[in-house]
Amino acid sequence: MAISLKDIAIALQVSKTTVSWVLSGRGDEKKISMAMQEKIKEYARLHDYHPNFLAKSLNSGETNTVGLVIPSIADTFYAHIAREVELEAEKRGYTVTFCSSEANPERESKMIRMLKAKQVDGLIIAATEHTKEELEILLKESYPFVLIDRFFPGLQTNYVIVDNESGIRCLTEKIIAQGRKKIAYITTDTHLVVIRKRLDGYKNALTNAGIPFDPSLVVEVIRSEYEKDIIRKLNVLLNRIPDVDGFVFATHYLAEESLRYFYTNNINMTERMTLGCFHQTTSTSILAPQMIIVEQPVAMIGRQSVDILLQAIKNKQMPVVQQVLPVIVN
Amino acid sequence: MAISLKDIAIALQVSKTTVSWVLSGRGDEKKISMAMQEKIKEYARLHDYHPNFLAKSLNSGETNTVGLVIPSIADTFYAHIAREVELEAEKRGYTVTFCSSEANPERESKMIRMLKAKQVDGLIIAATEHTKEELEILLKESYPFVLIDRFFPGLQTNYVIVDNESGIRCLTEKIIAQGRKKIAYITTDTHLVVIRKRLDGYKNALTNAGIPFDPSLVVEVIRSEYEKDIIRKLNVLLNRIPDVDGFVFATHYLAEESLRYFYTNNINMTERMTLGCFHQTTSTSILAPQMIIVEQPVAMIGRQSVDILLQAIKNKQMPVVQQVLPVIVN
DNA sequence: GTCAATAACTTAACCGGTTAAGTCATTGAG
DNA sequence: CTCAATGACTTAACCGGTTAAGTTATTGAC
Repeated sequence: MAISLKDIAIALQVSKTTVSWVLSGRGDEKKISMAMQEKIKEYARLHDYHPNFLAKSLNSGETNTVGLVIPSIADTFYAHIAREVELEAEKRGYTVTFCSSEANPERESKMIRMLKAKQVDGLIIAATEHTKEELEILLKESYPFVLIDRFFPGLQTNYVIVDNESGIRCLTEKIIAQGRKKIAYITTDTHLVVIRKRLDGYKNALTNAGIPFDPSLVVEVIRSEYEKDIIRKLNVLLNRIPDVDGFVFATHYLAEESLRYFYTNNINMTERMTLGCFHQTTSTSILAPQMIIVEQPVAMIGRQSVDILLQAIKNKQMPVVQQVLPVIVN
Repeated sequence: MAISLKDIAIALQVSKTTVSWVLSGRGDEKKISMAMQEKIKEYARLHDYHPNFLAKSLNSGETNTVGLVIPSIADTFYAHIAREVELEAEKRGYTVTFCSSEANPERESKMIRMLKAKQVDGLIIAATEHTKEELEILLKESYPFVLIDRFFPGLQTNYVIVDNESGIRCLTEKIIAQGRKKIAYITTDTHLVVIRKRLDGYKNALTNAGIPFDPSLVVEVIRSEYEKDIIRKLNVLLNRIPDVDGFVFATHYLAEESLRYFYTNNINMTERMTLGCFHQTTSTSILAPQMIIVEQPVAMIGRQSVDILLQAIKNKQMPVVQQVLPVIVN
């Protein structure tokens, strides 16, 4: 159905080269006569010719595509990141191919390999916990990639993350400033460095304020069944320490489910306690507008990661860029 | 960096053909000696050979990629659809390339053209209002595609949509069954057929119940600035008709912003009125668990659209498949 | 001992573009 | 009038695979 360059060449009895030059806008440069140029362009227009990017990519070695690997596109945070990445990439003439790892390391490896086979020019990856090996391979091959949201301290890779420690620290300090003393910390059982950093922020804020750290105020929710587990553990927490007066949520989905719990059980969040969360969603903004939020610069993360990646693509020897973006707490 | 089939052939002093046969698993069929097969596979393993999909696609004419064009990946509904599409496509051996049209018809056309240039095997499109022409071109070219969520009555295309009329009708009937009489209908100014169908559902429910349709209960929010506009218009509505006792929201984002408005202005939603919404989000499920929901079979939409698309890809002469999936109201 | 069948490969063309290196007729400077 | 420069193309190779159509050497049936 679709017409090829060769078809035009045959139809007009000229060489493929001439057609290629004219249709790629190098007709004048290559001194093709105006008459010939017009003839070719006219034929192309009439028969609705569009170059085949596969063929182009095959010999340029560039697909103008970047791969984005995230835990799940269904998660608002990553969906927003994806959007920013797409917008920025598009501005720079790139397309994005998304893959959701569903937080499964094998799936993630598979997706990375497949994206490489499809010859994407580079990768932006929000890695799961156990992908170190795959990333090491990428490094060895000097395949351009940028980590976002998470990073691995042992690996010299490009990354764009946010300042997790200071985010949660400032947030906790604000809660303390409101006179709260028994501040619970709700987190997950993932062993990502960034999640540990958040806990550090919480502890540091307490230390700075001279409040002793109480491990029983820390709730570690099982990630894989967080909706159910958080209910159990919040029940336990509120029974054991009924006078909790603050909550710090390490992630937005923990905040959402906690708010659901509070709302369902008629626990007045506004007066009894101060809430704080890393990252805001529509739900938390509606249901707990007073909640203190660590705002992640989502647009910046998207833009910067694309920017760094494209630089790395242009210059394979580029020294690693490691960006820790500031967060706004309010 | 990456090794090619040709490199292996040269290194082992054999023809590209032999290597190709062995590495694509047709060594036995093509009677290549075991010794040779082992030698080639060993070399490939050692040098970490992975076939270049561009080259494969170029002569097979198949990229095993489908394009997904949606208004915005940042919208939870489409993000969830995207996820289901990706999962189903992956099961069938396909990858998905997403593009957000940002509800801009020119952008959408551009994305469709670009996906075609990248030789995706087919498209799944949640079209914006004014894309009819681009779709007509696809039809003319018999390029495989499936519309989702929206469709165009004038075009004989594949589509997978849900039963919008009956969804809103049942929902409205349930609200009426709770004794509500002054039921507001909140919608947007888009002229999509599916949105009109929802209004029909509302009207039909009223008619069936013998309640006269009151146009002043219908609020048409300006889509492009809905966050602000909905506040203005809800204010007007509640002033003019203070005894409104029901709300039907045509879309989830309208419900979310309305709930924000109600919550901010301390309007008791539970006793004063019954709420109903087309599609649920995390926010609405937390903040208004009692709200009656038209549940869209998101997973089914994703799966069916992929299924139909792959069929259409295999058989270009396939008669159009038009699916109206049932919704569950509860 | 001959000849067809078969095992084990190779050659070359193709997919749809790009590009370095020709070719040939025309122009114009000396 | 000659020869180099230039205009206007063409040839052929290449990107990295696949595949139809050979090509040998060996086997074995008669």
